[in-house]
Amino acid sequence: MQSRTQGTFPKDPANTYLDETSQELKDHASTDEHDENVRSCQNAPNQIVVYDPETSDTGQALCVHPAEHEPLPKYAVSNQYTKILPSIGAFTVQCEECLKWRLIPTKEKYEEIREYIKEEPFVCATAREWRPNISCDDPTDISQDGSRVWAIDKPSIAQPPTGWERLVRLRSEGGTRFADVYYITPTGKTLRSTVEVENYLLEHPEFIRAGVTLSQFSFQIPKPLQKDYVKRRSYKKARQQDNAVALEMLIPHEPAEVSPLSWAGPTQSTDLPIVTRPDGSSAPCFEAPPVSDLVVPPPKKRARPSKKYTKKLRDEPKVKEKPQQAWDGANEL
DNA sequence: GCCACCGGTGGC
DNA sequence: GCCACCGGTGGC
Repeated sequence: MQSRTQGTFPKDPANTYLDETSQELKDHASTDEHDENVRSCQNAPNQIVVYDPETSDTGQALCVHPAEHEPLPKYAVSNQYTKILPSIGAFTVQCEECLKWRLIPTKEKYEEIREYIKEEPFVCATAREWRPNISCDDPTDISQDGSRVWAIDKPSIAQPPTGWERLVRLRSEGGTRFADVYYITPTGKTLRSTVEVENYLLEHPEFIRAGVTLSQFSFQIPKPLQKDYVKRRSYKKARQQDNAVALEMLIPHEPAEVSPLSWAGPTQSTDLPIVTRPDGSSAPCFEAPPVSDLVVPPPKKRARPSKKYTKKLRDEPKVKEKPQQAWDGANEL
């Protein structure tokens, strides 16, 4: 069983960003640095960034009291595997008004904000739910300083059904994919695709009766801002991708259209603590994301079933046009 | 034997 | 070209 690591802040004394009063940030960052931090965020409106606490074994507390905020995490170690993998370190959202980043205390709160961010844009005042005194006048909680991997998350992803958990697992750098999304059922089963969710629900109609629908599931993964995080498939494709990225960087989209979320994890495949002032010589250093990178297409309605599963489902009640029809409907996005 | 992680690719 | 999907497999 995988560890449930997301949702609370880990302990990491090396981090200097997460601090309710921001005093620590002030102590560690010069005015110039802070200004730079703010500037770097101003190119990335309305994002959510995530960090993953690997030390949390419960991680399910809903709102962490402000006083319980812990420093940002160091690199996480992947469960029982000896191989060290990146993992989400924290959750943060960008204020629509001041463009500063505000850390979100739990994954659950983050998922709630993410689901409705288009309808209810995040502002610093929103964070008063867990930080009563926060305002746009406070320094940013975190900045894109090159010490972490940043990735764009998708907006409007439904919160998982009650009792279910949505896991995002980062893959190691240089792989063919950036991350995987899994859903953990209330019974502990791991589902890794819409098809598997579909079949699980067919096999467990009690969830359907309880109102669980396919529209509550999304396997969309965030995109890393570090564009070479994922291995290219071929030289030709790599060139094509480079061109595409460059083009996007040169043609920003309208910020008004942007309501993306983003997510960050550490950059290095080590268990080194997060460096708040990287010299940039060894670790990849990231600039502020181009505005265009923050434009996230609306989530696809659903994945198409594979032929294999479609065939398998033929023995089930015929649902050719909309295989999920049995339980889909009211919650259709 | 289990399963987390990864690569490959069919299909859009 | 992208990505949803799933089979393979190495570490445990």
